[in-house]
Amino acid sequence: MKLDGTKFQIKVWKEIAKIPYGETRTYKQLAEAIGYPKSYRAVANACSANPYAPHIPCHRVIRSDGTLGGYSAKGGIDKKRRLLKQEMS
DNA sequence: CACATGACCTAAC
DNA sequence: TGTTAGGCCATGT
Repeated sequence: MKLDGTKFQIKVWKEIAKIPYGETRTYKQLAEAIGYPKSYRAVANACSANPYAPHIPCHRVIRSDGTLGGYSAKGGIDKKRRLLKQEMS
């Protein structure tokens, strides 16, 4: 599959794609995983810019507090909540 | 190149 | 426990 975006975004998306079903990762963890521990802010941006949702499990990415944060894809934050609840069942 | 934006994070009140 | 303020970073205008 070919991801269309900047180098940074590609890395982020690829890392997100590695998240196993039913699991969640924080934006910070993701940032560290790709080698940009301080770019967690941009990581969140990359997710919002992800045009491959929900093909890319960006809904499994949450804040460090444990809150869901947000979801720009169709369905909004509610959709994100549902998907997670369903995957964790 | 300078400025504005956002699905963030931490500390302080 | 809820809100505010400052710092951080890639992107788009």
